[in-house]
Amino acid sequence: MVLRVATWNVNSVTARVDRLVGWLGTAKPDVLCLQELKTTDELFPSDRLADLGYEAASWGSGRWNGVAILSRVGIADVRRGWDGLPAFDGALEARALTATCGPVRVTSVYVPNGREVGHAHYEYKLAWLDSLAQAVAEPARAEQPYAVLGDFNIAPTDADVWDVSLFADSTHVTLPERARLTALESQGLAEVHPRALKYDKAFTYWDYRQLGFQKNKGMRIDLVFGNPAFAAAVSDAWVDREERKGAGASDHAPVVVDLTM
DNA sequence: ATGGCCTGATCTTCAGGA
Repeated sequence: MVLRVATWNVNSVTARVDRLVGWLGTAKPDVLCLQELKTTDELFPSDRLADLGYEAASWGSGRWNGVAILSRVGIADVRRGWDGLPAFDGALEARALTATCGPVRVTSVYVPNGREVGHAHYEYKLAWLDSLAQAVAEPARAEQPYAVLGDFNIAPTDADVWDVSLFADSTHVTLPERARLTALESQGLAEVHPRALKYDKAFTYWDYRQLGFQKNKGMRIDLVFGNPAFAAAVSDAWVDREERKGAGASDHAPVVVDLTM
């Protein structure tokens, strides 16, 4: 069987619900991790997703953040965050949700942005990623296929931004951030590298401003890290840049991974 | 000319995004 797993930062599930429904109908993922819901669990559009055969678990908190997992192969053992999840300004944020969907276990993550190097939010981002590395230690070693996927707000290499010279001293490309991705690999996770469906870079984000998408001034910051059982099952992966086109698009495109198992 | 957008809430102005 082929199991299709995907991740997508929708930049408001409320504003994006029609596009989300349309994309589910054409891409037909079995499991979809969402980020930046920007709504509450009460207002999460569970009914419209149920009409399409998807069960959903969400952790929303209103205006900012929010993560969800959609599945049409069952959803169980849902967990919000993990022990030791850091808070920001004294509040735990809705940035990580884990669930078992059929044969796989997945964690949907929305890693803090960091705002500026040296900002308290940047230190929070690094601490948050340190706690993630601890949280994945056990599932990384498990027999069950496991992946952590979502918006990491980090470009793994200089080639993962359209022009690295514009990123001097800015977040998303710094050595401490990239070291946190290496730390995930040290725990036994391997990055799944998606194909680009156009051009040579598999960018996943393009700014709304300055015709970023049209000029392909993008970044690859939506990432997938799988344990050995997950990585061994990957038969294909790509960025669905078609979904970034047209009016009412999110500024991120979905990343799709096919598993043959 | 050194910008240009989008979202939801504090709601005609702002914070945050990356």
